[in-house]
Amino acid sequence: MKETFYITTPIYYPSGRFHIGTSYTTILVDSIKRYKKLRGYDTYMLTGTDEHGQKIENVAKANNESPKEYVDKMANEAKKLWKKLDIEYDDYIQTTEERHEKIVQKIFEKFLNQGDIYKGEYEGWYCEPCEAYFTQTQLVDNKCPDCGREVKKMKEEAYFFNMKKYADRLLKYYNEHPDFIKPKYRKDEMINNFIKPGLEDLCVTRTSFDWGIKVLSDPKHIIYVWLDALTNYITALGYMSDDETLFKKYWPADVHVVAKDIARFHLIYWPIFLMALDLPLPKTIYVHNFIVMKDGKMSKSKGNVIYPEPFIERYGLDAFKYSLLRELPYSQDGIFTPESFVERYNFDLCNDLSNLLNRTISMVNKYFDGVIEKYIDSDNEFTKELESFTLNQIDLFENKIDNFEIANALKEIWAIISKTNKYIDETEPWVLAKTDKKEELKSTMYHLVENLRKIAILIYPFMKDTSLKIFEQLGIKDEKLKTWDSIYKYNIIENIKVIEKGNPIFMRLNFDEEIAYIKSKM
RNA sequence: CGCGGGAUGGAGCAGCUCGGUAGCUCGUUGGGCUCAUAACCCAAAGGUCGUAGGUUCAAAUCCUACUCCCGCAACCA
Repeated sequence: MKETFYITTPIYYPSGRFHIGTSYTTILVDSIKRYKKLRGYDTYMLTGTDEHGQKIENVAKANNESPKEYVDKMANEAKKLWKKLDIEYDDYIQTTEERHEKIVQKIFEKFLNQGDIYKGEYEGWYCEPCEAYFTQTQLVDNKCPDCGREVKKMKEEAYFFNMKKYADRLLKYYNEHPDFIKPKYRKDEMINNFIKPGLEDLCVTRTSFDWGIKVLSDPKHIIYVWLDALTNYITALGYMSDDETLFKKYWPADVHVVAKDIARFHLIYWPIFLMALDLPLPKTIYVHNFIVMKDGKMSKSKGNVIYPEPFIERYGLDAFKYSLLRELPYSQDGIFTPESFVERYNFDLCNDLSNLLNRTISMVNKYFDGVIEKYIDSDNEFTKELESFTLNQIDLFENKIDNFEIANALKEIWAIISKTNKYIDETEPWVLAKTDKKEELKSTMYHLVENLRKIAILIYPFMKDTSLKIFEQLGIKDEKLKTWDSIYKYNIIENIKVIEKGNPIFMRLNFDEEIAYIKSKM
């Protein structure tokens, strides 16, 4: 039986239009999933929307819709966007679906019965017009951060989850499972900020609004955000339902990917909930950072929010995906600017990748009527070095991606592309042609085609269309030449004929024109 | 003493775990090549690696103090 690989995005909160940040997370997850699938895993990817809460209730009201109408509409928007981004998710969960709500209620009762949840009083700063509570630190000048009006200190009856009880177990788990949290420094952040000073119990219900899942045994309370939202990762698999097949097959998750703003909830509360349910914990939670603009965090007031659609429409999906995945470093925020996008497009995609394919196709046609016969043993030192360099890069790539360092993994691929471009200058095919060194020339052509084949396999999880175009132009039809296993071999191409005249897969952009265009869309 | 991250040639970053001639992409300058898209390849200029101390034969890398920037600071996706 195949090894399984279960990967999730967070469920997004649909209080507004989906921007580039959520797209990034989803593209990242989709890419990792495709990579694992290519490596032979039985993969399962979950995404969805977190649809309860005060904010949704308010936004729906402002739109003259019922909350359910509103969230269904937004879920559709998300699905449309994921389709545009060619996201291959296996399930989409909405927290307003019955399959989720029923189980959350059951889980709540279970926690209540086993004494993990107790009734207490919630106290906070309440803004009457917004009908929402805020903490002291959220307040701006002691006023409501949303509307700027006065807030009142209010108390209400509420249920709490006893986090303290699990703090030691969590800490122990962290220490015994070094791969549980990536990057590692997030773990220290959690320990120093929250666990060491003493975990506070988490308020898990509210009575101040209606849009949420009712507590079965006390229906004037609704279950508040995190207990509702986080459990989606297991309710979607049918946990506690009549059919637990998927749950048994895929849980525990191999990786939850989340952005840093919700790290705490995933790194502390979620593991504790799972401990309380006596379930195994996910193997890894990967916390990525933000895409920021040159002038700081994206925000509507700054007018620097970027949406994915204009990029996909004008430049194609693969270019957009490449630039996002490439731009965000492993443990830092990544700066995304129109300039950096166009530069990546021109340098990495046109000059390096597309041009390598183009010049290779052209030479194979010119020198051998487009035919590559078979591998020729060559003792050319440049050829030997190309082979060993490439195989080593593949190894580096695999290590990086297994550690979720996508940007670095892409860099390893591009190092192969550069090396292959350099190989052409080193072997000087035009000289070989003039001096009638046919065998040497054949060997060079073979290696160019072969390296492009490897490159096409490597980029397949991230840039499917581009990968397929490369195979097509190279005339590689045999599926066996497109598998990951075939990537380590250097002598398996036989008798292929490249396309006679290949169109460049990426064309250079005019820098100033495109910068102006992108800015007009922001 | 709240916590974490960052400070490296004009720009953006890697290197720091396990000290030993400072690396990558882009830009600039000069050259090469002609298979290709004013592309590709080579070379040069440009950095006392935030500041001040310390450890060491040797520090961007370890230790101490400090400065500046960014984010988080508990129920906020």
